[in-house]
Amino acid sequence: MTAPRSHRVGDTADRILDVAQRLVQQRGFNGFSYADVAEELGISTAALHYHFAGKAELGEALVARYASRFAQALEAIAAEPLDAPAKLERYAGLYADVFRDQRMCLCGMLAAEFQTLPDAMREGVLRFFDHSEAWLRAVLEQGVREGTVAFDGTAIEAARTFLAGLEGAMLLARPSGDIEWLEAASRGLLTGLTSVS
Amino acid sequence: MTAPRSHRVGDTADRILDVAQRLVQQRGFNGFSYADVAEELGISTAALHYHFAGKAELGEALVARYASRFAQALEAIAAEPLDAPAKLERYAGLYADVFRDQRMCLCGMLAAEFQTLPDAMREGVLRFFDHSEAWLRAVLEQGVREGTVAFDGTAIEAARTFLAGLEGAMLLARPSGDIEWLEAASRGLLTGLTSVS
DNA sequence: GTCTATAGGCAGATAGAC
DNA sequence: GTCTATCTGCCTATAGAC
Repeated sequence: MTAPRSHRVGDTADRILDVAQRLVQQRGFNGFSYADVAEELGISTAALHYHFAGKAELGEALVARYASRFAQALEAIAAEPLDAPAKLERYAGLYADVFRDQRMCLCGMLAAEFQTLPDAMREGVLRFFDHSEAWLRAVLEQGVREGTVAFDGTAIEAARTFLAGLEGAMLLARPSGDIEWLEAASRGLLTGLTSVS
Repeated sequence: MTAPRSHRVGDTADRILDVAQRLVQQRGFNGFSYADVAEELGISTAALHYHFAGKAELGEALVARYASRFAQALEAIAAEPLDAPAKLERYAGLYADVFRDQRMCLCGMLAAEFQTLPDAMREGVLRFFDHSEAWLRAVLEQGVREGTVAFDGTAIEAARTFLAGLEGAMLLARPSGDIEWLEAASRGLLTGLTSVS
């Protein structure tokens, strides 16, 4: 049901989002400009303003698209017949994929700049993390039922600890660029949730 | 041996660093300007340039002072007759103190913006995390000897997991401003290192 | 040490032609 | 949809007086 586009993969708005997303993930929302995006695409900044009224609207669209794609990936994992530890590993794998592209999680980056963001972007970032927490909590509760996962405190607290651990590992591993750094942290977080069995 | 200063606590350079540090911790290095600092202190931006040649030099000084103070705090904890879990709790308490001021760890914030930082700042940030890792590794090794701590993999990996978990928890808890969020994550990380006993 | 004044550049954004 | 041209404002930084 997607409209056919014989002449190019992705229209201009999509390509703007692609470039802007990479720049935000690598440099932050306050670390890139319309001129950066325009130059890379070989168009003018005025053309960008045609597709996105301002930087705030572009930012909103970035968060919305990122959250939507991430939610899709989580649904796909949830649908597979895996035990909880395997699902958590898959979840951590999503982060490793982003890291291999030498990027930070878009919303992790925006969390750092939270105080400087337009309201609509803030709300999108909060929704992203709420959704991730809810998904992880459900998986952890599955693990408790299966007997494959154990933790002190509530499932939502354990979900947040796991999520925070992954975001923090991306943050700290990126300067060194060492994927093994991130994967070791993923294993450590998982071990903390499973070694009690 | 500190020079006496009857007329004021902290000279101008110190007060510039105080304001700039808070702004970086709350808004990021790319999210504040010389004008912000000058206005808050009631001086001109030209006066700032007298004390710090440019924003890069100010940034360097910020990282150096922060790392020095943090190292002092770690030495104080190391000197106390505590078991490893208690030292880790104290370490986590340092992060809670920063968070209560509604700030991010300075170097955690700078890690997000790493790709946009001047070289000298990058090196300072890397040294900060290397030092933290080394300190945590030593505490974890103490814990293994005591039998109070256990983990899979190497001590340096466990140290990184713990550090990343705290930085990530600060990052994600700050939008909501909920200190309990951070403290729950601290407990969760500690439990992951001690529940195996 | 701090000021006023200002340079020079880049930011986000708009008008209007094509 | 994309362009050129331009606006306004903010940024870092400097010159030179006091």
